[in-house]
Amino acid sequence: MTGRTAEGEVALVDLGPDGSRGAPQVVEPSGLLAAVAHREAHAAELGSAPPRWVWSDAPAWYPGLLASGTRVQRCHDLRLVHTVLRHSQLVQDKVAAEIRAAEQWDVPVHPGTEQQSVGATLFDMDGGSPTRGGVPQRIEAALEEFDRQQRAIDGSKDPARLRLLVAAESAGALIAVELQAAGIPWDVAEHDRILTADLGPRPRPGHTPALMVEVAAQVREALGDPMLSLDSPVKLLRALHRAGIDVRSTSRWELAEHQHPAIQPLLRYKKMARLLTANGWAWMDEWVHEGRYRPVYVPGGVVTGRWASSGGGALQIPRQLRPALRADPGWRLVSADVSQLEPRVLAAMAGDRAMARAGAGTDLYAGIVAAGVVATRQEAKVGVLGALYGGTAGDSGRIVPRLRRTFPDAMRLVDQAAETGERGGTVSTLLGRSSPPPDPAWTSAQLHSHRPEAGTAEQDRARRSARDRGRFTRNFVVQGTAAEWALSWMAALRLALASFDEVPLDQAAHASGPVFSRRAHLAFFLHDEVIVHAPASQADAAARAIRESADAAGRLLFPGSPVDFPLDLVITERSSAK
DNA sequence: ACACGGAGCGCG
DNA sequence: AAAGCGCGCTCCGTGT
Repeated sequence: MTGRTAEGEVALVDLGPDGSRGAPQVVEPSGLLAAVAHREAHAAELGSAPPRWVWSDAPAWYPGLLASGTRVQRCHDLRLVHTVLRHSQLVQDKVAAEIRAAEQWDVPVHPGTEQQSVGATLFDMDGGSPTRGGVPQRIEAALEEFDRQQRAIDGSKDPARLRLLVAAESAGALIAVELQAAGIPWDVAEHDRILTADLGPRPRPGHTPALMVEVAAQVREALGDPMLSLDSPVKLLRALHRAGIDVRSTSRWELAEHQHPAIQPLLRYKKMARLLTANGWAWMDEWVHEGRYRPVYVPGGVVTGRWASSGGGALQIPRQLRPALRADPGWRLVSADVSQLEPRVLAAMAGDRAMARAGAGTDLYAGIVAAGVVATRQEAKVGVLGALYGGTAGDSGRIVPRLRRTFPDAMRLVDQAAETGERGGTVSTLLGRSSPPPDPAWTSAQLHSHRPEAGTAEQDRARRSARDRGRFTRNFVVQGTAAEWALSWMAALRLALASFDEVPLDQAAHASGPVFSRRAHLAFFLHDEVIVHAPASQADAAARAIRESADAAGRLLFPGSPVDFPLDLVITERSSAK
């Protein structure tokens, strides 16, 4: 853990090798790095379970350790765990109230994380405590919170599940820091080639790339408006109307339905503008250094438990730029993504035998077609997405009832989650992460709409917002449990990779910067996809580890379930767009 | 000068 | 009308 007391000490709590409670050993500041390194090495030598370090939060402490070459195998992240426990319905009321009362730990996203540079160490923070946005800095406060959390978990309705969640969430905290430190191997020359091919050569600062200028001129010509600003939706919409194109918005899907000489160049311009502003040369200059793109990952950044990211849009890298992801010389990218993770998670959670059978191949949607529910894969996909998201209109509204007959257990699970949400209730993932309670304004609007004097407009609005919330809770249980599966997958994979031998120094992964790793390591994560950067000699072993970890995650979360989690896995030098 | 919401689009 | 979930980022336009 954590920060400085008034006297200026820094301390870390070592939970003990078996993860059980014992007297926590508080590590003194002067020996912090040495103590962590020593305990970790000691456990490795003995082959015993590694210690679990308890700290305020990983981004405050781990980058410094990592920069000094010290890795931590396990931790308990007080801040992340606090967030889980303060909402979890598994926690008994009395302790939950205590947790909720400790508001100083309720810091949703770590402010300052963006500024956390990889090279910063624990000891750089002169002049008092690190400014870690409100997370308590005193060791006593951390020990108290740790004690509360342990009591909340031990006395909960399902300690075993909550412990899994806490371990997975904390492992995610370590992985996020390690991913940032490792960075994504990024080939700026390839990135520049893609930009140049699509936009024209890099323009002088403040100028528009040549191809964009050309295409914009085509649009203005076709619309007969030589001064039109294409970047203002309002002005563009007016110009479209003047040209007789009857659209309600300027969005791509709607434009595509019209025939007019302006449409094709406009769609092309939008695509170009997006690439330039979101991932153009400016992005490259800001985010890629020494051959690595280092985004900030935010574990638990989404209410469902998914990760968010901050800085550079790590989770939104366009597939168009995937070829810029390139392994170091002599290294490989081992990329794997799970086929239809969310529906599989639903099938396993619900114990839906028929849906498990449909997913027995590698393509669950094909399995649904084979089961005779729908005629085409596209229909299967639209139907399943409608089931997960609460679709009622169009094709999905037509197909979902059929899925309800064929997969009654799976559909009952999501339908009940939706119903609970509509009533203002709380739903939980498999491991016990619970949805936030409704906004007080939401609740009061629902109550008011039931008064006899409520108008129909008020009733409609209330019903609509009830259904909105129902769709949220419907999706919450699946998206959140899928996130738990993915964390378990990565946690297992991370430990497996850590046991790989180191390759000789001259083969290490370092791009043009400092050596980061001498063995296969995680380099990217995106909800249901991982990329491992591995020495060529370890690529096959890494691929096996990825598959074995996926199997392990399935067994851990769904023991005895027939549902499997097949991967699409490729070993390449350069990531390719799908 | 800055904050903020909406539009639009990238990802799953 | 992108039908139906969750995000981040950039831009514009408005409000202060």
